[in-house]
Amino acid sequence: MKQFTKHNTRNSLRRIFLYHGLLLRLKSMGVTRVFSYTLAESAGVTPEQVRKDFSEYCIRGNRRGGYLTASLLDEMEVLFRRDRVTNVILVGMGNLGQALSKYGLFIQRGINIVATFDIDPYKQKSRADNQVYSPERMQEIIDRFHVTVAIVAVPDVSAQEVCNELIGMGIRGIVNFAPVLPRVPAYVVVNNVNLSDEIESVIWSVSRMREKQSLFL
Amino acid sequence: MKQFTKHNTRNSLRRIFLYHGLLLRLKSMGVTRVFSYTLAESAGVTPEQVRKDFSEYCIRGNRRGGYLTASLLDEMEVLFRRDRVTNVILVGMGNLGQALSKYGLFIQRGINIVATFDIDPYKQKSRADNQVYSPERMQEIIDRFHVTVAIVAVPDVSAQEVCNELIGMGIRGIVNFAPVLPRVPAYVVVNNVNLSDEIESVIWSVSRMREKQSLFL
DNA sequence: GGATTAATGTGAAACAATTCACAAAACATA
DNA sequence: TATGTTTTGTGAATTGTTTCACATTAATCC
Ligand SMILES: NC(=O)c1ccc[n+]([C@@H]2O[C@H](COP(=O)([O-])OP(=O)(O)OC[C@H]3O[C@@H](n4cnc5c(N)ncnc54)[C@H](O)[C@@H]3O)[C@@H](O)[C@H]2O)c1
Ligand SMILES: NC(=O)c1ccc[n+]([C@@H]2O[C@H](COP(=O)([O-])OP(=O)(O)OC[C@H]3O[C@@H](n4cnc5c(N)ncnc54)[C@H](O)[C@@H]3O)[C@@H](O)[C@H]2O)c1
Repeated sequence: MKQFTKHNTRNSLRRIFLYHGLLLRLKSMGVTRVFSYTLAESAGVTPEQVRKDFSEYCIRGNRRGGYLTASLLDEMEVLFRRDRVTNVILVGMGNLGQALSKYGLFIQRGINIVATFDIDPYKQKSRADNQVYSPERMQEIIDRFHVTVAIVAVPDVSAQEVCNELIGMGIRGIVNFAPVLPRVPAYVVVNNVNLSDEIESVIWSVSRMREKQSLFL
Repeated sequence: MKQFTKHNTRNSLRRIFLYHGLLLRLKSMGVTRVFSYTLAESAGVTPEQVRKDFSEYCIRGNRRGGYLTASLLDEMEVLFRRDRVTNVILVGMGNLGQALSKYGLFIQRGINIVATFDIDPYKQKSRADNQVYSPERMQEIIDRFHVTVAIVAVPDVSAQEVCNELIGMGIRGIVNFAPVLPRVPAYVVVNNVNLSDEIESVIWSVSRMREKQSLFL
């Protein structure tokens, strides 16, 4: 088991995933060799940052030669268990849940949505591409596919309850799209994604920028 | 125009939006008064952090009395131009675009999607609830509704091109869902949301946690 | 092979964010 | 009005992150 030298930070982890995505694209474009400044450029950070991040996860290149795209990807994928696909489940097949479940490129990133759930019987209709289960079958499916990560796309009022149930059934990681922060035990990882906030913060930054600008007119 | 005392940080801005969302919920639950520790609890941060954040944006409460939910919300909404609704457009009506366009609660957060666009003529069919325009009409609609912010939900290969066009038409803020970082001039704000990364980082944190745990077994 | 060049890798320095600690204010109570 | 209590607001200390500066390494070119 590889040991990381230092306490790896939340930020550097985020960026590692960013680099990974960029590398996949670069590879598909036929780029065989990258340099810290290549990645830095596409990722919008400094070259030092890229190297420091790699360093933190014990990923190393060739001095002078940069990094070979393919072997860098290999190394990252082994390191991050991306060498095999991870089964996840998705709870809440409303607007957002359906969009996520139809997204074809998750599998390229090693994310396999093995089953989706909804309490609404109307949504549980089975079509060839898209079987939506009743939550009653959740435990069975979690066990069968060794699922440890779930995506939660239910309304805010149900989110805490759904998270509690999932954790009781063995889920240890949750990506939560409801605009509440679920309370969970310390051994469970939660990532809250709030799309309204993402949009609002841009709106606000733009209006701030305009104000500042108007001072110079 | 209110001046902020210090260089406000990216993180504190994020949290301010988080607090705002939480406050809306608290208010709707009939809570009239909150304390820094109330918010801290729901936001998963320390009370000092909440107060520091407020302090940074010149939001103040009553010593001993905490904050009145309603007036705190008022203050935040005025401060963040949330007192009026902002018109935004949405480009790319695929899986994700459709989910976003159907989301009914954006308007509660002052986000009004005034028009959606797609190059696919099949998606441009007009239904009562959901008119999808051809990109040809973008300039006209941006001008008519004074739109400065756009949501981009097109495939990665089109994202840069779409961003360029939008900026040329006067857009100054972009929420980008494509897994690429568009290159934009300094006067344009971009917020990149990468849903694959969000899921992957949870998968990885869970697998790391399990490894660490297994050392103790 | 030695000099030159172009990259990485990383400790040290600078900067940023968070937590601590406590003074200042507001309210309640007598 | 004095006293005690509660909670805010914030400078100072701490902790975390990024940038800088340069030693180190590998390839290339006389
Ligand atoms: N759609 C968006 O663009 C968007 C934007 C911002 C935030 N969100 C948030 O994401 C979440 C999902 O959004 P949406 O638009 O898909 O909502 P939605 O109402 O369309 O879908 C929610 C689904 O969850 C199901 N559900 C409710 N309780 C459940 C339970 N206990 N177990 C299983 N399924 C349950 C419902 O039947 C419904 O199908 C919400 O919390 C919403 O606030 C969505
Ligand atoms: N759906 C998801 O859950 C999900 C998850 C992660 C990332 N993403 C990313 O979000 C983006 C959208 O995802 P999606 O699943 O909705 O994709 P999609 O392919 O379903 O939809 C993309 C839409 O954009 C339209 N389009 C293409 N070029 C255009 C242009 N120049 N102008 C206007 N419209 C154009 C297409 O006609 C299509 O309707 C993609 O970049 C995708 O990688 C989506």
